[in-house]
Amino acid sequence: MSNETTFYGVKEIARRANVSIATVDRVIHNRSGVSEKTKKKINDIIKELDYQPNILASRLASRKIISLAVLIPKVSEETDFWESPLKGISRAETEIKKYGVQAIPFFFDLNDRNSFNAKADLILEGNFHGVLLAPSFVEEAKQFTEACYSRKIPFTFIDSDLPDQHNLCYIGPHLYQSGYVGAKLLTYRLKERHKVLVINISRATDNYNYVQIEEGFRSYFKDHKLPGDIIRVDIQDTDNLSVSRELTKVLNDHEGIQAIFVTNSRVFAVAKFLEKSKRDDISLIGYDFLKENINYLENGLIDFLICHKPEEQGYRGLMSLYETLVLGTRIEKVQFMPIDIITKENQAFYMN
Amino acid sequence: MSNETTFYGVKEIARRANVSIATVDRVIHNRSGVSEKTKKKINDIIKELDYQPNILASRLASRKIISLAVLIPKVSEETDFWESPLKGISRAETEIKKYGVQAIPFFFDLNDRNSFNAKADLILEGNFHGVLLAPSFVEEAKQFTEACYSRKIPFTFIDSDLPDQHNLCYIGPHLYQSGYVGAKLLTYRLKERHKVLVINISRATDNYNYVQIEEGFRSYFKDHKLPGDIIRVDIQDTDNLSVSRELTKVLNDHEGIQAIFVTNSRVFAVAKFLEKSKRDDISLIGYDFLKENINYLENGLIDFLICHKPEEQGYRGLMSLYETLVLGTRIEKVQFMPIDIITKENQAFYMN
DNA sequence: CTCTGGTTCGGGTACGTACCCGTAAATATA
DNA sequence: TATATTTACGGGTACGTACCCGAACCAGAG
Repeated sequence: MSNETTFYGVKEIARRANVSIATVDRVIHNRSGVSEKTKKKINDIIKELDYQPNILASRLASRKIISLAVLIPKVSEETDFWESPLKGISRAETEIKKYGVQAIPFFFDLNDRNSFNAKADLILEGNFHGVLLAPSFVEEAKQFTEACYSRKIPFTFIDSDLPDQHNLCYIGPHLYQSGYVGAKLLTYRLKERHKVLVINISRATDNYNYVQIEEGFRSYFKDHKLPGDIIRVDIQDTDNLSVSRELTKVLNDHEGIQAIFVTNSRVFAVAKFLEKSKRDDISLIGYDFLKENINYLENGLIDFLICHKPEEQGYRGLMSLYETLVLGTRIEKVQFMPIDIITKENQAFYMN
Repeated sequence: MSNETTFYGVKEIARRANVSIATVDRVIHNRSGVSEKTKKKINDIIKELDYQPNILASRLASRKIISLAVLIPKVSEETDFWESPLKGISRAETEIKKYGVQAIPFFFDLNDRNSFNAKADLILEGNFHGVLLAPSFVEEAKQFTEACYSRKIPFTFIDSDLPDQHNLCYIGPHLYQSGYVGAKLLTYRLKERHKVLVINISRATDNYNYVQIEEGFRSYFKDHKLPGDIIRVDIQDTDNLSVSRELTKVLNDHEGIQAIFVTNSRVFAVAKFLEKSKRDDISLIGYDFLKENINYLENGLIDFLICHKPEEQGYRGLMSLYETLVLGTRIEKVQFMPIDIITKENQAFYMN
């Protein structure tokens, strides 16, 4: 701490190179109008002095505003999960607004691929300096980010990753391992043979997220050679009635189910069903720190929630663009969020 | 997001008040030399415009360096827990160094109250603008912080709290609830009557932290009316041999112990003992994300670790002083850290 | 030779705030 | 009334960088 190094500025560079400040400035921002010779001379001095621009002065002098676009699902009745990332994004924005950065949100419908495309086109027209997006629709997102790449607009993924793209970074969970943790918790107190149920409640059953999670979940059983059955159910209609109907059926068909794992935040729907049908003998685990889920955690119907810090994802996502565009910092390309375990007892202190 | 509000500066205030910028400046920093009348006029305008000073310009123009003192235990052979807060503090420092803030660390010995006093005196002589400290010794810390208070030096507590002091804020765990969570995890798969062991490994057995944790731990059993025994052992000598001797004795005296709860980070010492004596039938829970603990988590001897984000504590602690002294932000007086649950499966992604 | 156009560069002002220095007015002191 | 002291305020410069505006210079065309 407090290593006393003197900071040199453009003035010193100009002095040493026998040129004006303006010329140094031109080199730093590689604008035109500088001969190769002086350019080299100045660059050498910059390296020698390990010049670090003063962001304060830089942002103060530059009156231009940096605009960042945010492309995420809208908060629907279906799930208010996306409230959290948005909150984090807002927090980041207020923090960097004073440096002349603004963020413009674009919301798409998770049940409508076209809405994604429409908003993406709007962003491309908008001449933004950077983009933060949730690549929920794989093909559409790839197309969009390729357009960004060719326009040299940096972009960051949150919530789920698209490997091998030209993204600045990915900030989100390691989904496979998250499912793995879910399996561990689910089986932690199951003694002999188990009989567990995996439920996917979503219109889009082919969603990349769920596939990854379930893979991790099943791997745990394989790795630990746990004997027993894993039953699997897809529920495409997300209303309470449909969920109730499907669950009744499944629990009738398969007797002796001891535990249920829900692959997303709609675990509260299952909790509601278990509450009504008075099945408090079944352990229940699901995702995300939503109010409804917390309620069922409180009254014991949900045993554990797993959460990946959605607010932090939004915050960091926007900051990653700020750090790149304004500060010029190097960013870690993959930043996995922790796989947080939430129980009735520690939920009051959770940081989303 | 992006609510377009025009920012007004001192210049505009000066214009409206029919005074010079210098006078406005005097009012803002309530320096002397302004008549009550103009002072009021300017203050009214400041309120009306909801004036927010431009930190960039402010820190740029002010060449004075703000010095913060950090008073925490030194990293000893006994425990390298304090590495993490220090890391967080360093991270915060590099982040705010560009705004002319520096942090000077002072380390005391957890086994020597006098070393705390000595360093505290050094800090008082040093004319610092703010102090971040871990009040490990209650009486000594009270005396020190009172001196800070009378000198109007703001100070923040981390790791443990001293209620009713004039501290800026406390950033750390809710110890009672943390013990409560420990009990939950410990008993989660114990079916019938339990027989559990609580171990406190530390020279200072009267430490405020441990007392609080144990209280929470025991409350869980009371609240859930769990039948069974809680055995308690104090181990004052922290070397492996002593730990081994004490544990052998206790496990002989009390047969059928199913689980052990260690109230601090020295749980690895217990794990080592269990490993040697091949007692993998006993569940083990303890504190903190230390390398040694993680190793035992990996090979299954430790079931859960509880952790309170020590690095984050250090980071936030220093930032709280920065936010107060530089930004003039209001700070939450009590900021509880989450009670994180770490297992073999999610440890790779934990954020300390 | 002059004229044009491009290249290369420096002077100077601005960003919003901090603070030194000087001065006019008000008040106290002789 | 003359002088000293205090009070209240304004002018102006500096912080480090961005960028506009023009100037000097050079090459080639006429």
